[in-house]
Amino acid sequence: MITKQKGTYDISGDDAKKREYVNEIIRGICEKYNYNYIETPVFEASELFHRSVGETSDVVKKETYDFLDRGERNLTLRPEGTAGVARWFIENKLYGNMTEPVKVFYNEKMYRYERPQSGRNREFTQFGVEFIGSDDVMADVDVISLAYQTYSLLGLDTVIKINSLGDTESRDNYRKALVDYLAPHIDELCEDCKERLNKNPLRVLDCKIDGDSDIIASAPKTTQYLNQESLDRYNKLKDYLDLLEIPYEEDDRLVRGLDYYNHIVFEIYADIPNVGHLALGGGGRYNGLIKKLDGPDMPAVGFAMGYDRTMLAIEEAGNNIPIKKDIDAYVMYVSDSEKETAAFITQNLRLNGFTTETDYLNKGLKGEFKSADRFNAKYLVILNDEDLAKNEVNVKDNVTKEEEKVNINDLIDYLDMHD
RNA sequence: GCGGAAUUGGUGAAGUGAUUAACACGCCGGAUUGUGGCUCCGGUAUGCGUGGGUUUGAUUCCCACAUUCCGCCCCA
Repeated sequence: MITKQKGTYDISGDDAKKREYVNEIIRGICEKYNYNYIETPVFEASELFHRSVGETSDVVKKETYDFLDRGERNLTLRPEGTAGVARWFIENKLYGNMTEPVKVFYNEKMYRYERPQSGRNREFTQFGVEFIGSDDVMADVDVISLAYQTYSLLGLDTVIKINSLGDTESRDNYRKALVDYLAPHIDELCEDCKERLNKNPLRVLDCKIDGDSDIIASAPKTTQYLNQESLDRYNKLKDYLDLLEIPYEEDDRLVRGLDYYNHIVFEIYADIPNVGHLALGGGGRYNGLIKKLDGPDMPAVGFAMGYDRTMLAIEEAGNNIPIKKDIDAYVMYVSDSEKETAAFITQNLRLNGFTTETDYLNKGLKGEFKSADRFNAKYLVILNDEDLAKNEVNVKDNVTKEEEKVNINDLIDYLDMHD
């Protein structure tokens, strides 16, 4: 038997219906905020991700699906959505005649070669938005507001953690200060953190073991190293969030894994029973990225939501996603002549807006009743030759069990009236 | 990349080195020959993740692999 590949999954049945519902929420809110839907390719030149996400990040070093195609091209399945959008923006020279910022959203499959575990797979979905062409805090607010309202519409109570990494100068100064501070304490750190100090010092702040230690608590803060411009911008963001009544927590230890972020970064958390404090998404400003990819110096900000873990959160929080499980009508027949009429009536009901099923297995009446119940049919349309001779069918309300004979030509009107 | 646990039918599962692999749900058939849902009766794994090995004999023991779940790294 051929089994599915590690870290992939099929989505069907109720799960698929729930996703359709969530997709509609996403589509609806993006429409209100005026973000346009975009699809970019699943695979891109490997170099795109290496340059954007950062050569040193583990996402690129050991988590990408890289392969050579038959033309010997180095390709990579996208591990995140921003790089593809940036490439699209640059390749189509959208900066050439930009009278308005470019606002797009995607909701697509991403791929990372990771060991699957709770809320994490190799193939996963991210919903995200990118706002390109404004360096104003108004744009940051736009993105954070959309993110917050999306979770809110999904019935999740979230907290937004925000921080500022500052511009490149601030960020570099901070990184240096942190390493200088931690180096003398290296023996007091956990094994993992000793490693992190070399590879990715900012992540020491996130350590589960040392995170609460005095050493980390009194470590330098990102905000202490912001230059005036960066600080002003950060304060302005908080003013706007207050104004819009979007709850947030400042977290000066919040740093993000991908290299391209600067200034505002944020992550969105929810407290989920049985799971704990779960990060559902995050984002930030990435002013240098488009230039780094051979485009113009173009400011941008974005957000991405981990779709699968958001579904998990909705599930665990006990939120009910409405699923349409019932059908409007089930057409029942036995004889061949009834069957022909059944085919006709079934099509006719469908074309008039009724979700309709019928029997495809020649079950006989008893089995058809069972099927109708399985489908949760509201009405049973029961045919028999005797009534058909008079151009009539039996319509049985499957809740009240009341049954009436209805002329075939009046069937649609009859169901409309009772609907 | 590292570590731990698991894998029995459509589903939930019990179980054993050797006669027909419990039980329950579901499904199918019948009692009820074209108006069901209750009840009763009967049927429903030539098989115990896949491939090897040990053995007179393996679903049970051993090895490898696959997938799932949990944790680490990493990320979100």
